[in-house]
Amino acid sequence: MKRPPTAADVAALAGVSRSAVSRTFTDGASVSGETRAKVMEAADKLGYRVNHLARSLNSAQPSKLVALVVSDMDHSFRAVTVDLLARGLVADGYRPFLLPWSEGDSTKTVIDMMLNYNVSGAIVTSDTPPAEIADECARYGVPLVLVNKAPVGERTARVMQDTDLAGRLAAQELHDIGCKRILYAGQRRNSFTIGARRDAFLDEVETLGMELVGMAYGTAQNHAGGIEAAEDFLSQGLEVDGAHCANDFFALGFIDGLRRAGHSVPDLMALVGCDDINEAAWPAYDLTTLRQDPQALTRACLDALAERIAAPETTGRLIRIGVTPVRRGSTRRT
Amino acid sequence: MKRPPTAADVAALAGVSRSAVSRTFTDGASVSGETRAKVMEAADKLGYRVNHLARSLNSAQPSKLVALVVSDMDHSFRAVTVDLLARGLVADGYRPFLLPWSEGDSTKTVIDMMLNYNVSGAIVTSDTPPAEIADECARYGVPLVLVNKAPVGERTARVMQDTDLAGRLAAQELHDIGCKRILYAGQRRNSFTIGARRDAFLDEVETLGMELVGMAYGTAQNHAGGIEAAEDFLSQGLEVDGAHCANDFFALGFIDGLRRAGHSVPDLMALVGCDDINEAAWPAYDLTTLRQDPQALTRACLDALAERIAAPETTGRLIRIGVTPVRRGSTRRT
DNA sequence: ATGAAAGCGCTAACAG
DNA sequence: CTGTTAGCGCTTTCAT
Repeated sequence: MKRPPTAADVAALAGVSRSAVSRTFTDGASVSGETRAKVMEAADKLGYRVNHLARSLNSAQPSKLVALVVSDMDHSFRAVTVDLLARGLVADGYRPFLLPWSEGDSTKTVIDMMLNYNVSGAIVTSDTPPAEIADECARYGVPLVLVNKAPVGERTARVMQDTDLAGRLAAQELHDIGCKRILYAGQRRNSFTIGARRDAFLDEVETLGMELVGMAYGTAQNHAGGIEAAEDFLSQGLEVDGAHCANDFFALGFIDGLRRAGHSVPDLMALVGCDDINEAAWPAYDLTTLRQDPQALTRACLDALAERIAAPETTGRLIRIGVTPVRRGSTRRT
Repeated sequence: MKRPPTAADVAALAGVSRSAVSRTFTDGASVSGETRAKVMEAADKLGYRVNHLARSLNSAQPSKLVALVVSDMDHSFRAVTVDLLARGLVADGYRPFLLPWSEGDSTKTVIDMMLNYNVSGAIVTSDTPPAEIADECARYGVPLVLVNKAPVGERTARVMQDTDLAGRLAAQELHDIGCKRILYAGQRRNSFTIGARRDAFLDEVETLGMELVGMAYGTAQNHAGGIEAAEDFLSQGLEVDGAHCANDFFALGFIDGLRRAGHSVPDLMALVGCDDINEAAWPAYDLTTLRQDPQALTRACLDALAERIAAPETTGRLIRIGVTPVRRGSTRRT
């Protein structure tokens, strides 16, 4: 196993200078067609590739590395988002660096990695927001995009769901089919996006003249949490005809929890989730929900990142991603 | 926004040489406690971090970058695996580079990225195997680990499910509850792991004296494919009492497809999936399946990678990951 | 244990 | 358009 060929090797074989080689592989540099051809041939023969690590050492050229800080990858909506983000970054010429982070992890590791490899930017998408990460990024001037997270600092861009719209749409969907007595089900611990959506929902419920009959809680905003919330709801002996759940996973668990007790949706109550994960469309659930387009989310992140990188000193924008109702069986009039 | 501090800045502030700074941050270098203290203080004050890009330029130190080539991230089992792999790599001191690849993409992009950043290794986990990637890696001496893929070249390590065991266990689960007339349902197009599992299953069905009554097909090995297979099955008018599906997602779709036609599992037939994705345990499905431990898979990958990196010239191992049956409602005697 | 000096592979500013 | 020269930030001999 020999070490990879360098520009010098190529230059020697092609009978030109190192610079000629460098220029051949630099966009918009001036090389004659003849030299270029000679270089390309030699490069091809040797299997030469530009070493981007060395290239980015020249402070002019930025590193092209972008950190993708992610938690809760088991959440399929998150997985889809990460996949799209990675593809988008690659398409834009960046190299995504996957930095998993979960509650309890030291933020130091993540920060060190970003700084050690002087990334040209970072996208942070995790529910439980380690504010320190954002703080450090700001401190070291790393362009930062936060997804569905509370604002941190002046110069970070944020991309988030239009939670106000989503909350109100959820209420309207229920109102449209004649619901009057409403339940909200979610996780007990407050979460930024979900909390904002809940507040908008509750507000709109009142505005539309429906009655908020109660709340039901689960531990986490996942399937298990939904089951807990169903049990919580049933134990309260409330009478409701419509409900909104924190997100789709939670809603599916809620349905399963009700089902386990012999009830069914929409017979017992109409139900609206949020996100439109793949599973929501499965016949076993057929859940009405609010679609948040992962493509749009991704696009917004990439645009915001590009903007941050281009003008790191400016104040970061907040981009809101719209949602559209997807009507399915869980809100079908019976 | 000033450029990040360099070792020279730290050296100047601490009143020592650059080398002293370098040594302070190099494991196992000889520095006096006093110098180290001075350096650390200065570094801290300046917010200095070693630039790993520059470090790895010194060919002695390898780059620590590892490519994670992934397709089908929407598949939640894959997402979990990727998450674990990324965490494992980080824990082992590597930096995972996320390279999404999907059918139809040019392999050149992926290969270029790996080579441009001279990664110290790569883990490829995607169903549809771009053999070229493996070939190029071999050509350039990049240590490679393939997950659930056909062998490519002598020097690549492979980690895969013990498909023979899995196929036989699936058959045994059905046999144990008294099934006699068996159906296999999967995607039409052959896939490496799934095909091997199917063959073992069919073989064991025969060995155990059960009868293979028929096959049902769907386009892809996902939920939609399962629904198609259910329709395919129903249209054939077969009578069966037990079935095995290509994987869990497919099995859930199969259940939904049957359900849509008014049938239910296990009343119509007992059903065994494979993987044990989270959704398999949801009450709406309660699917008996074969658990493939993502932790074990991850561990094996990391070990294999370490081995590859340490001894790139040796012949790659094949590590088989065992499976364990998880019995749930879909194979409950009725 | 420490500093000086060389060099990793590359690009860019400079002459020609 | 081309070659020469000087660095990017770091580690590593080599003397001391």
